[in-house]
Amino acid sequence: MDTPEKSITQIGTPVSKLKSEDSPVFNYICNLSPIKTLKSIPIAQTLSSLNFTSPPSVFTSPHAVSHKESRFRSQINKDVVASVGEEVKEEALTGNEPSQNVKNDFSTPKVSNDVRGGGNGSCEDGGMDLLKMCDNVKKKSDTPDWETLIAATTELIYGSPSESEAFSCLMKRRSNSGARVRGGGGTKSTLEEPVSSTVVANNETESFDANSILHRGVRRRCLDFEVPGNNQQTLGESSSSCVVPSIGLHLNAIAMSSKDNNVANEYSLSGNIKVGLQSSTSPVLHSQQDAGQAVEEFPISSALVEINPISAKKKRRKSEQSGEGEASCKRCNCKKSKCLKLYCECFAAGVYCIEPCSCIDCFNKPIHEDVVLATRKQIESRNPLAFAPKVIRNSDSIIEVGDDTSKTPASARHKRGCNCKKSNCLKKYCECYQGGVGCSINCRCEGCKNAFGRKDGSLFEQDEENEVSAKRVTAKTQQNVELFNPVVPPSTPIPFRQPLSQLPISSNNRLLPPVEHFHHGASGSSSSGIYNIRKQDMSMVSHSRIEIISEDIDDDMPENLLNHSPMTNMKAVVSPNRKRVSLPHLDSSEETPWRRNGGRKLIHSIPTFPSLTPHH
DNA sequence: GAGTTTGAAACT
DNA sequence: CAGTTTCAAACTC
Repeated sequence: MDTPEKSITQIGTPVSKLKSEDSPVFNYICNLSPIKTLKSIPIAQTLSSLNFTSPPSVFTSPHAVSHKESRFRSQINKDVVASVGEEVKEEALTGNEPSQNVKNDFSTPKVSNDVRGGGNGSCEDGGMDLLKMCDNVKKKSDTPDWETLIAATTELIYGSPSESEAFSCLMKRRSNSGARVRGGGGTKSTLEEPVSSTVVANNETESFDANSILHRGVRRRCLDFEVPGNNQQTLGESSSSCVVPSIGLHLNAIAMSSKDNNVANEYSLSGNIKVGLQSSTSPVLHSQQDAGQAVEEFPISSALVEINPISAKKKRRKSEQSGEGEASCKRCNCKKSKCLKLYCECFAAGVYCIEPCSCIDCFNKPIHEDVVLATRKQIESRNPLAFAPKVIRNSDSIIEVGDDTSKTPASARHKRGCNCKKSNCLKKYCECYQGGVGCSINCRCEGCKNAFGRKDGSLFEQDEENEVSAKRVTAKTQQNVELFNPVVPPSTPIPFRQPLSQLPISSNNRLLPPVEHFHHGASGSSSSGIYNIRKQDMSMVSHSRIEIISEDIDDDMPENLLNHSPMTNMKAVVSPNRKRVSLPHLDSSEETPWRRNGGRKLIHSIPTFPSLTPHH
């Protein structure tokens, strides 16, 4: 990433002050803006602290994804600034106040780190002011600079005037709704870094992150395209939101960001992006229906849930009972592991524990970043793949699970294979089953009857299926299946790095089920968390699975994402015609599920923390 | 909600 | 590597 310092410097540094103070524009702005100069300094500090403070290594995934994104942002920032900012820099940036405002403005659209940093408190005002200023400028002043600047910036980001306009509207809405902009949200920072405790603390407030917006803007197209219907989900409201998907960092980071806003959402699901904004922005925007749908389809990251801790808990419980929630959050319930072992779903997924968790003596928190990282390293030293997605696509899989992939319906397989003795691989005790993938030769299971594919390689043939279905696919089984969906990893996180274009768009729109599940982001560690899930071609579809590119994981996808909820898979599988992809949704969910399989929940999908060690 | 079951993770 | 223990999720009642 570009050194954040630079950006900070730009933002925070009074460098421009000298000039700006003299500038008429500056004066004008000062008059308009309620913001006091005093804030600037603190803000800068905040930013630096928030954004640049040592990124939690844990979350910072070694994966390129984060970097990519960050780079991307930086680039955007630079570009924007360069192209648009010249004048602004001189005029706007100069004054402390103005500079802040300007920064915010830029950042918002651009996604600058500054914005995020600004987040704490200052951002709010700054963001709001900025918008207002823009309006004022347009109305009151003749200087076309602002307008141009803004327009250029937004357009640059969104790619089209219409979008930029939408963006502007969105911003306004936010401001109107009183949404607060939180600094914590640095997109990148957020993602990469474990959310700072401070940031987390702010959960309760709806945060609005300029960055998130930006992200959305950037990804938006994909998202929209992918998940048209989901856009409106409300993050905060959807229990499922848990999905946190955090990645890139920690899923939590995502979550944080999500809280912050939307970042999480975006990452987790492309579809969520909008939702995130809205939700985060203001519930008002979302209809409950939408929210509900969203929830079902896309589990929101727990992080998101955090936004409204109380409700989140309630939702969670409900969801848990209903099965729906599961997907949303990983909330762990660790009592002895301190959430520093793979037993802990959150830890395994590379996310920090958040409020919804019921863990005791939890160390998997940003404040214990060092411990988390150290532990993570230790675990990885023991098993480099410990945090790698558990479910991988065979063909690509870095780790070759087995040859059988071709044999089984699903291209994806559990990296290590299960060792089930009593569950017949028909319950979620089985990681393969939980991950929605068939057992492979790597499995040492006994009496395998995995609905997704048996160890012996027998596909789910219709006959078999029938048999199985007759035996297993009982109502309970179905329930289980449904439960799978929940996955949600988490967090999402996942998505962070996914190239927008690459986001799995499920044709269905859902794609993201995995994303949802991502519970982040699966492991994304944060990593990255970006999982590239893509639907394979129809051939894949035939299997009704989605391939997860494990390779990608390194780059982008949070494994979690990859793991989709088996549920979807289940459905597909269950159907007599397995080969046929019943719904796009299913497809997406199908194999990939990046869902969190965590312990019992497959976390696989989510690449948890950024793996410290190279996956291969 | 408490207790049991299960299998992964951790330990030896 | 194998056996055992620990752990927390999944499941059952």
